[in-house]
Amino acid sequence: MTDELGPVFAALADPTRRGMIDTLLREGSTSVPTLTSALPISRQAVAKHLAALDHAGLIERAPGAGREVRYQLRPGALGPATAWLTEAEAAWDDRLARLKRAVETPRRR
Amino acid sequence: MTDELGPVFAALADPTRRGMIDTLLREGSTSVPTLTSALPISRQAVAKHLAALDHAGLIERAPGAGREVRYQLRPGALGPATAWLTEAEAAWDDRLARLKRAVETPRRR
DNA sequence: CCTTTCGACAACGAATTGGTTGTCAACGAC
DNA sequence: GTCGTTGACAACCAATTCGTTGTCGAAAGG
Repeated sequence: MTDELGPVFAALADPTRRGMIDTLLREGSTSVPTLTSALPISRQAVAKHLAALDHAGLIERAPGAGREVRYQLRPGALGPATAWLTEAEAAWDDRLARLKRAVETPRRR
Repeated sequence: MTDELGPVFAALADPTRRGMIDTLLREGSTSVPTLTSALPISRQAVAKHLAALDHAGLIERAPGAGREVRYQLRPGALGPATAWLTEAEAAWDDRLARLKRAVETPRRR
């Protein structure tokens, strides 16, 4: 089991990168210069964040106009992380429900 | 908007901590010595991981037998993270579906 | 042609992370 | 009582992270 969830959660841990994903969801695709003009960080820092998202498999590069490189979301990339989370949450609630039921069950006499 | 998702995703990024959550889901509650005997890391390292999970709000301390401190899952703590992920995934797929539809729609003539 | 812009790479610094060892007081077990 | 265990703290170390600046070549744009 190679850890594929780790990089995804690590990428999602940074608010700047979650913001980038948000703009990707709104705009569809973006580029380093566009993000740089909208963020208070340097062009190189933006490129690093995009590299982190790429490394996590969340986005992919696409050829743009001229020499510009555009980035877009990679379909289905969020699947494993969502699956783990929802599964854990289900087991979580299930355990709590069972505990609650056990407490409320009148003791046998 | 204080970043509450960040610590949660950061806590989930570490496979050791995800493993701890798994055992919590199986066992219901655990303690530092128990985890230490099941993991190849030191008692102090285990305590640090539990502190990270606690800081993220995922687990809580509970009094145990004697001087032992037990840890258990905190109900609903996974909610915000799951909400963000599923919401993002929904918008993701929605965007892809719209794109696909736009491509397949015959051009008006 | 000249200047700007973009992408890529490197180096650096401060902070954080994930692990270690060591020490200590307090509590249980015997 | 004594000994082993537990929790809490600190110091330390190596690696990583998130930001910076600097440099460079190549491609647009005037």
